[in-house]
Amino acid sequence: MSFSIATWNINSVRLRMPIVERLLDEYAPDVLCLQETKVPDELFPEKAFRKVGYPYIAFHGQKGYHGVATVARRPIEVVEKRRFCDIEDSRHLSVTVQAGVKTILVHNFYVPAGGDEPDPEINRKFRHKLDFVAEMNAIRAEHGEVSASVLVGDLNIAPLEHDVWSHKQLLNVVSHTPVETESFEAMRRAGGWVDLMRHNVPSEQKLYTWWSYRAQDWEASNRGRRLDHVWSSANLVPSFAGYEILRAARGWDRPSDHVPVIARFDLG
DNA sequence: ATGGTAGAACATCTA
Repeated sequence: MSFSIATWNINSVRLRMPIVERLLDEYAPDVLCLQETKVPDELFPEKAFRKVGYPYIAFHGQKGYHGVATVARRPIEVVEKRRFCDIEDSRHLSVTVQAGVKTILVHNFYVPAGGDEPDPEINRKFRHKLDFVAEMNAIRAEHGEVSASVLVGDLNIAPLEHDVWSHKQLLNVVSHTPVETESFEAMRRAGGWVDLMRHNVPSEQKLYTWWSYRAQDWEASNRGRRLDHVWSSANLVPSFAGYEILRAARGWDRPSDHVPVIARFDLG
């Protein structure tokens, strides 16, 4: 059987419902993980999701900022809403879903952006980001005969040279500084996670999932970064059937600055 | 080196 999962930072789920519905209608992922929902749980637009065939909904939101939600066409069970760095921010949600013979544990993350100044001594937001990534070392790619793990989300770090439009020009820009990219890759490997978007993609190929709102013409300047990620436990790699970065969604009406990434698996 | 946009919520914070 086929299983697909999408991740998308939508920068306000309520404002973005029209294009979220477009994604679900055109691509029909089994599971959609959203970040920056910017809505408290009691105001989450559950009805709109139910109406378009996504009645299974889990959220971890708060007023105004951050917030993650995972919606699905088939049942999901909430496992955890983990708190990081002893701060009440809503930045994590894990659920399980059945896919073929396997139970998949799906982590949905929204890692702190980290502010502008890449010095943890001066900028508490950057300190928070580094601490958050360090704490993510505890999130392991649990797997067994009939279980596997997936970790998706806006991780706000572009780890490789060609995950940004200019490696040299972004070395001192938050999201691509060596202290971030090195601890990020170390954390990923320590957890046993496979970076599926780079699996079978040459390291010199540019990959972006985010284009700033501040560009006059995002498409012409194309100064993108790969901030959104899809990771899995190693035992899912043989079932991995490819993925798509929906670049066109950056040009949809009232877009998010991030685009969806959809990964597919063929599971027995 | 600077400033540019977007959203929540209604002054600023966050990104």
